Amino acid sequence: MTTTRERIIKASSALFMERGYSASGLKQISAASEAPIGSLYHFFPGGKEELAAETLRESGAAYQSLVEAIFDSAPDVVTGVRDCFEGAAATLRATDYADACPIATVALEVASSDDALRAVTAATFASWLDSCSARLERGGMEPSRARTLATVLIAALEGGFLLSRAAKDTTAMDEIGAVMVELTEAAVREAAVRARQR
Amino acid sequence: MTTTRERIIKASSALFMERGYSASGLKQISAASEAPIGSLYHFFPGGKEELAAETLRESGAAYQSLVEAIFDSAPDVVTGVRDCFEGAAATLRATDYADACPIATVALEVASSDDALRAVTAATFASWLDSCSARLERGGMEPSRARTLATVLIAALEGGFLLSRAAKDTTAMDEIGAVMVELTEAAVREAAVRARQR
DNA sequence: GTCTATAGCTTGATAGAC
DNA sequence: GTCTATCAAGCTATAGAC
Repeated sequence: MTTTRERIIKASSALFMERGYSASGLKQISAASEAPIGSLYHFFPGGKEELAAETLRESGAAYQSLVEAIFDSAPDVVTGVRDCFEGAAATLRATDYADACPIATVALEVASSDDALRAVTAATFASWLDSCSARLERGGMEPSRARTLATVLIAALEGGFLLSRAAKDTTAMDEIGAVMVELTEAAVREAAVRARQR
Repeated sequence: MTTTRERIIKASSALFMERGYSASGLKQISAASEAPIGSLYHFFPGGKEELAAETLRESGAAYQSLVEAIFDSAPDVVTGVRDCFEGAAATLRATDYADACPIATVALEVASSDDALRAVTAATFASWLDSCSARLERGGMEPSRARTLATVLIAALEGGFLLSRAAKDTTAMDEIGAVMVELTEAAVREAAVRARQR
């Protein structure tokens, strides 16, 4: 059973992903979630900004869980990276390029104009970075190397979403994913050499 | 001497970069450019969408020229890549994280909701890709390899803008730039080996 | 070409019945 | 908690004087 609150978050997440923060009106969110405006203000007394903050937090965490599930069901980190990029490309194609990063559009919109929401996006990206970094370390990489590679992987995924959505074509995401797989392979090899020397 | 039209484009470019398309009202653009609303509709009879299309085209081309100038004044492609990422990070810090990619925010906003503007962003990214790819080929890379690396470099730069603006910290851009330099070095080495074998 | 006034609509937010 | 009616303010766009 889905609560009214859940429907509101889900609807605003979908709209934020598709058109961003400013273009998503509360009336549209109300209509899409089949919840009256009053309920919206009941659950989020702080209005649009509070709703957005909560949506960013929850959809960011949900996306992290999704990617972790894909990554963790792979036999090794290289396969995990490949599966994540291939999954992102497949999802783009399957949803007519609507289903991408749940927070990137809003993050760019608010970065210079709404510091409270900017901080929420920063915290979400930091959490993704920790999660990705920890998984690369499990693959044998040194912590600082894992962190740098994780930063590159997330940036590349975001850049891939941007280029592929603009082009309505996943060629960019496909090529970026292939290079990220190579990069991860090289880091794993390097880690193995280090381990042998120890 | 700057024309009214130029001032309008410049003002809307700055606002689009900072807050995106939907949050930038024509009144704000009018005020920032010190041009009355009437002039706005005189130069762009198609209204906000036409102004946005022209702004994306011109600011996208200007940014391409800027990056080309940095890249072309470097002694080799590896240094060129390094200079571009370091320049992007320095500009972010110098402008309090406002001056980043002139089209990315709008590109994400309109990707699923305004096909005319989406096509303009796609064409701009395609032009950047051609420009970057041609320069990597000059460094000796095979065309298909150059194209893939160019795609990764642009995506990484965009991802770096996103993460660094959200964090108000260029650590992400710095680390991403360093990895892109390594990646370019490897591609140059590979190209040199290929050339020797020929 | 420049500028002002305003129409017509949509927005975020609130009040109050139920 | 749910829902509707409504407000003030903002928006894009247009008309028309100069």
